[in-house]
Amino acid sequence: MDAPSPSADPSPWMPFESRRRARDEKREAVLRTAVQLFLEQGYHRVTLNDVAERLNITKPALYNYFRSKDEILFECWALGQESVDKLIAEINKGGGTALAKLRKLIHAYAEVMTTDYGASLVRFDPRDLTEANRKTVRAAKKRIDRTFRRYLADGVTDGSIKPCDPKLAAFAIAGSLNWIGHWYQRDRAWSGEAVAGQFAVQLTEGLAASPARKRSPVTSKSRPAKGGRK
Amino acid sequence: MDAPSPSADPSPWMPFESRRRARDEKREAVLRTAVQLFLEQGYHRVTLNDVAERLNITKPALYNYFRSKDEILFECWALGQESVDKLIAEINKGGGTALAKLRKLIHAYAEVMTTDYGASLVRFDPRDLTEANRKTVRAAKKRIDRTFRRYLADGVTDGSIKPCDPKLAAFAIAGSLNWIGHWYQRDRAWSGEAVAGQFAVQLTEGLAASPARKRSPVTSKSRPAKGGRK
Amino acid sequence: MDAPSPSADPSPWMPFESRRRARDEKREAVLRTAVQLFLEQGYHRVTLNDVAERLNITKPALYNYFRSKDEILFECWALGQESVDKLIAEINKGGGTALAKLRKLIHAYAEVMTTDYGASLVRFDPRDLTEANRKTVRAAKKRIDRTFRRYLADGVTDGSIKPCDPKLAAFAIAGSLNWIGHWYQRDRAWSGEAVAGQFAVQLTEGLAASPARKRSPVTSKSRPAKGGRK
Amino acid sequence: MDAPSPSADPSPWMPFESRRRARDEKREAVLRTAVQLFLEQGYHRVTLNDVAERLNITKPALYNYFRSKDEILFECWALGQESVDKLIAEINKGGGTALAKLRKLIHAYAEVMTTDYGASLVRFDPRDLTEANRKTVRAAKKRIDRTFRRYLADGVTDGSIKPCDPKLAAFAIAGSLNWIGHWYQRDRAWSGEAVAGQFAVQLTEGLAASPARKRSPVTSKSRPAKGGRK
DNA sequence: TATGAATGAGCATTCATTCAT
DNA sequence: CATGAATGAATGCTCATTCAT
Repeated sequence: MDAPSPSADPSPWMPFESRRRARDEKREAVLRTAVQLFLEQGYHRVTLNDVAERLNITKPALYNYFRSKDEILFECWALGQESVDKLIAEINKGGGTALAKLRKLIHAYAEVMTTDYGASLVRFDPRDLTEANRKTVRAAKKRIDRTFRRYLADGVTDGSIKPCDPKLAAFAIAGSLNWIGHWYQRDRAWSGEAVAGQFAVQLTEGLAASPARKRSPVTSKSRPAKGGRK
Repeated sequence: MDAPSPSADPSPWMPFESRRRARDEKREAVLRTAVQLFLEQGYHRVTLNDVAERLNITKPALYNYFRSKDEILFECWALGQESVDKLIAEINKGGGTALAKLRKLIHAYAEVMTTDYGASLVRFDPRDLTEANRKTVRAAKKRIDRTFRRYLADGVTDGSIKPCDPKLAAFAIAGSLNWIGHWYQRDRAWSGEAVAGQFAVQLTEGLAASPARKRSPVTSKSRPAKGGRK
Repeated sequence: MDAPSPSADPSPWMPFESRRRARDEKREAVLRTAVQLFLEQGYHRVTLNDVAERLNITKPALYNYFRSKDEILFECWALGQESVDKLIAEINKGGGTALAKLRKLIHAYAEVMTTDYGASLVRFDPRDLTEANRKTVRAAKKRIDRTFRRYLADGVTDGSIKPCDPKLAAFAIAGSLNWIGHWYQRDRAWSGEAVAGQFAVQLTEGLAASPARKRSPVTSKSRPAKGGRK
Repeated sequence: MDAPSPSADPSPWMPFESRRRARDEKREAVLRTAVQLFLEQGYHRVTLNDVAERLNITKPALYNYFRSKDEILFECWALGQESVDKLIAEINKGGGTALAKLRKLIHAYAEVMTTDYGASLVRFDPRDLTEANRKTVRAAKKRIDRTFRRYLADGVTDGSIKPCDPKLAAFAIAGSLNWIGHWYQRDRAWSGEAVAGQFAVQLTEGLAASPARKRSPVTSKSRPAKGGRK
């Protein structure tokens, strides 16, 4: 790793490939440390010295991997966003009613929110980014929002969801989920999976169009064996 | 309410204007300006100069009314909290089932969230405050949280609300509501009242114990042993 | 009531008290308070607010009596200097050998040093004054210094004092005396008079021209009229 | 010694000069500059900018070597104190009568007082330091004071010094010496060594117990019951 | 005479960023 | 690659002083 141990320092001229890998690993280590500190103390209260110190390197060394503090912030955010994008893509690929998809989305999104990178999606302030990156963030947020709204609208159309205002409903659901990123850090009474399961049920309970459906497909899906507290 | 338009919100220091207003009015004017700027740009990006400039005074003049920047922040927060405390007190005084109370709480709280001071309750970072004030904030947040949970637990007891984990349900509801403070600023498609009305319905839709339904599929899943108030 | 001894040093602005006192009395009260604070905390750490507060008035009110903070400082100094000037004049008017005069000077000067205004002569920094006042201070210091040197030189001439470098001897004596202004505040084991008596003896012990004289006529003469121990 | 002339005291940051000097040298250079400025103009009138400017660096660069302005002040003081501690240790190690030791102490101490760091011992105001450092200063001052008193008391015991109140005598001697720190800066008519020599003689002239004299007129006057240490 | 309010000037300190080594 | 050193820009806060009332 980045430890200065002499034995771990075989040759300054490692093969190109492994050097690149080492570099990426260090980049990740920086992000891991940074995201933790940013969440713990808040972006503005964390100095690059704090980050460097925790990594046993010096401040300017960080500039080998990132061009600026806000780029670090952005990359943290990007890692979280990546998870969300992947998860949306996956759900979109899959089948099921709009309600089923929504449940999956809620479940997966909630779980992301219990991770550091996930929390950074809602805990970081885009105004700390450059205009360019801020635009990227805005676009991504819009994407997520549209996904929620689409599922809701589709659900109303395909009859799996009771008529409602998709925009407001999306806000309500997203709000519940995003809020996880704020309270989960300090209150780890449940596993991320458990929270996700609960929210998937709870947030869609009021949405399901009752008359048409007897069985709830999600119930059987919510992996009770895995993260459940038994 | 506090319209963002500067012309609609004249500073008591408007040059060549009556400077005779009461001290408290000026204090309030500072807070009004500060809360707007803090929400617009974020506490750390707003300098006291920015605040002063918008009020047509100079930076040190602010120190006639507040002892420090973080005290301004705290007072903004306190005004929002005051609204919430009042609203909770009122609802507690009134009657009705726990579900009815919860609906009222959601409605009123949602509406507060659409105001500047209300939004500051969830948009400001308590870590920017002194330890003493931070403690006050923490206590207040706890108070709100407990109120939500109590209504939920009481509802389960009095039969107006379906069995659920009050803690998680409270998080879900509070999340939806708190999130309003984040998106409402930029998206004023609805009036605060309209949002409140919608949320009051939507967030309780899934909670109401429908007398028709005897078995609740969720019940078996909601860990009755863990977080339940018994 | 933050005043150390309100009854002993009553402010002429004591609320609900007669506010009709003469202007000069108030001026003096300001100086009395100021000199205490300046000595206690140091000129730069004392704000005019501190001074005003202790007098139960407001900061700008001070400007009715003084034009600036450094003028207050200067006036404090001036009061001390006045004492010294008077005392020198008196001694000069009197008779006796140079050694006798020197003893009188030491005695009187030492006693002044144990007072607040006296201490301000050596505890205040002339660089805090305006150039004009600083010049006055410099002149006065020179005057004092010359007096010491003259007595010493005269003593060498008239045979009452052993040959010595008057300049250095003056520095030595003045140093001992001035230093009183630094330690006496905190260490009031002796009365000012007692200190003065001791120093008058001690500082001249090594100076008296021993061979010519068996008994020291000054000893019995030392201040028969003034601060005598009776 | 440390001449004020800039050419005689080159900054390690002299532009286009060797910047290779060791960190400690730079630290010292800061202190050298700072102590001069502090003595010249007074601590409160010297800004860190002034210090930095004279060193051809910028203000924040100072923070590479010191954590705060008052730390610089303290380190200046500490260097002076170090000299004094060393000198006391040396004298304590040596032999001789108490009077001889006292003379050595006076001589050495006087010489220290003619240096910048020495003068800072008596010209700087401990109230400008943090509480922790202030405590250190107080302790050191006490140490010096006790040394003077001890030599005096021992001298009285071993017969080398005439009976006297050690506390007051110590004050008188220390006052003369400390005062050097105030006047020597501006009046360099003598070398430090010359001053020291003169003072060593002058200040002990009156103390030596002349074997010829049996009765000491002072004895009856010096209240042996009051301040005496035994 | 006294004051509340305001201000201008100043200062220590922080920190992201750069650069020579 | 890594670092020690340096910096520019910024910012919160203080305080003597002024002024309208």
